[in-house]
Amino acid sequence: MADRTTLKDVAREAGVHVSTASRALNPSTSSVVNPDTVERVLGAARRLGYRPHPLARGLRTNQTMSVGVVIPDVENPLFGPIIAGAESVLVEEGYSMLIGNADRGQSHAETVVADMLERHVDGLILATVIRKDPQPSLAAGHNVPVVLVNRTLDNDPVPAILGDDHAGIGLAVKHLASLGHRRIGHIAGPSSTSTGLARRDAFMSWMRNEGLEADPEVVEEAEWYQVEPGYVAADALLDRHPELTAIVAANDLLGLACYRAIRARGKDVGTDISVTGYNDIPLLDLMQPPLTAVRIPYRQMGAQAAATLLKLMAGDAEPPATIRLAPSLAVRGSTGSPR
Amino acid sequence: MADRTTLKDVAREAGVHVSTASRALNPSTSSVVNPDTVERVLGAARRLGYRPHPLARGLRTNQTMSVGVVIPDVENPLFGPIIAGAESVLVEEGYSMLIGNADRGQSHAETVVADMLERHVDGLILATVIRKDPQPSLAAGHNVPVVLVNRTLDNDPVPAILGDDHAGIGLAVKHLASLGHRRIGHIAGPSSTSTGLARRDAFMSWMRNEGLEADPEVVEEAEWYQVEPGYVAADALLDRHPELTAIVAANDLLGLACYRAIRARGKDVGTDISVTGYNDIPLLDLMQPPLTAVRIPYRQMGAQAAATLLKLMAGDAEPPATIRLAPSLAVRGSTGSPR
DNA sequence: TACTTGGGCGCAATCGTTTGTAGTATCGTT
DNA sequence: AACGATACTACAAACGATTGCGCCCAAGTA
Repeated sequence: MADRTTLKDVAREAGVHVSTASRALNPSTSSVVNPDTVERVLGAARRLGYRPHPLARGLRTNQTMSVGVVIPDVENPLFGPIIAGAESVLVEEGYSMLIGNADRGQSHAETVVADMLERHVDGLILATVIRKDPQPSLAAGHNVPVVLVNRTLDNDPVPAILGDDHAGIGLAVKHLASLGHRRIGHIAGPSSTSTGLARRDAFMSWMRNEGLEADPEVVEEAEWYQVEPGYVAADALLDRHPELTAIVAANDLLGLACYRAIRARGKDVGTDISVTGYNDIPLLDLMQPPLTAVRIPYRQMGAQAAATLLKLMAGDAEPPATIRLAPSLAVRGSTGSPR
Repeated sequence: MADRTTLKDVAREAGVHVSTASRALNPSTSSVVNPDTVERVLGAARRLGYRPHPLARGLRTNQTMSVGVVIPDVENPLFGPIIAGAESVLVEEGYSMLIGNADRGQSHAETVVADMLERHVDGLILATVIRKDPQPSLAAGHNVPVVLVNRTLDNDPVPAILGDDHAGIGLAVKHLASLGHRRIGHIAGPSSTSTGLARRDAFMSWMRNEGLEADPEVVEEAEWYQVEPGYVAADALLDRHPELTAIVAANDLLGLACYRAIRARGKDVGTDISVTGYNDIPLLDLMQPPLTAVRIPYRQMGAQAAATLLKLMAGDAEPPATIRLAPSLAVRGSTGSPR
């Protein structure tokens, strides 16, 4: 019921041809039609509550006014803010957001992207890429602009919005150093991810920068960004280096895993051994003790990605740049001066 | 580049008219065309990698093969699983998911819904309704089926997929009673939400059921489902009833808030006073002590909502039913026998 | 043989827009 | 008064599919 009012209705109401109505309604072509007529059409449109049919328009203009957002795992709290940030800017420009969940592995992610391309999304935001990934070129084949978020490719000229891992680790290391820590260890993320590598490198670099010993021995890699692998790594690290007074973890969960390893040795988190996390996921402030963590502006990251994508879709052929957003440090109870 | 192969191309390749090709490709009409021809067309389509243009199809059939999902706050970890669950079943049927974030208040939620209707979504999943809400009728005006999820209306015949609050609170109360607790309190959610009310009622009912005293005095309402209001409520409750040995909280954050109030009194969580949460959000197992919580199958909730919506969109005029999914209990360290 | 029946297919309209082109006033110019 | 230029506006063809209708031809019946 309540049959959609079409452009034809507006045209009839305004006493003009539908093509004239179309031009009058479109800001970029309304200059070619008589101002009085424009007024009349606009009035009619308003009176009838006219809304253009997105499908019809899309069919003609080859635009769907929608962008696809592909997420490796919707259930990861990290991606909520990214989605929210992107949505908030896309919605302003009249775009809708198709979200795809690629939680069934890498090949699944590719079919998700393929589906979206088939639906003629005008652009893509990918949070799923691994270091060598065919998806962006897949999209390029369809002339669909792509922006990467959170992770990036090894060396492809695809615009990406990332957290500044170097700066972030710097915040943690400098914070610990300023508290007086000199023996600091690192629980690294898996080296198959760009973040795992970058944070490890940053750690070494900042340690040297602070005049501290940067022995590769004080770094232990967790097999995955989860608590269990983190515990294994922390355990090994503390076995090898019982003299450590602080640990910089590449991820919040890895940081929390350190709690367990530290307590298993009868030591106290924050007083005997300080710990920092990375990402600042929710609820960290309710931990015992609350976990000091590097905070990434994920919401802003999503917004920035959307803004960049909008530019690309508008045809701005600016050189694809990688933007690194500045992190901050949420200081809490898990860090303190060494005994 | 790589110009999309259209139905016309397939028809030419197969040596038939485009209308015949269309019928051959469509399972529901392929019976009227010669099996040999169908085979030929299918072959041509496969060879050319034909994919129907969703916009063109939608324009003609008035279907977009997309459903809108409106969420009050994407950043709430609760909604990740709901989205994931819905997506997993929708994607099977070829539907895409448009997600809308209504984090700027109720009126914003309405414009989000309006936007989606304008885009001609084939159905809507709403997680945003308040007890009296105009959105469903708005959608009904456009003949768009709606399914509610997580929350429901006061008394409108709209299908809804909910957690079974009565059963959930029952799990918590029975668990505590079986541990030997007899003086149990309740931190209720705001009575402006359907869940706040339902859980409070369920608490009273189960207490009586267990033969325990169900004094309205042992219930304290938190102003909102957050830690701070929860702390205020827990504080008041423990002031009034220092004899309580257990607290059932209407929400995980309220449960965690109890930790603080309990410790502020020099007591110990899990031994002196047991606490249960509700929802089972991530990371609860890393708390000190880990929070025992009623677990809602949110992912299944999303999946169920999508399945119901699919039925409605298919025209199954089954009586709109409210489905309540059975919760379970994740028993952890925050509950134990009373001293 | 003529006539009906119906299976299989093509024709063309349609969905609601956008947009290239052609047409028609109106105006100023000579 | 006749002309071209200017400024609007209408016409119609797309976009890529679906679908009611009618045509054609082969098979079945009398």
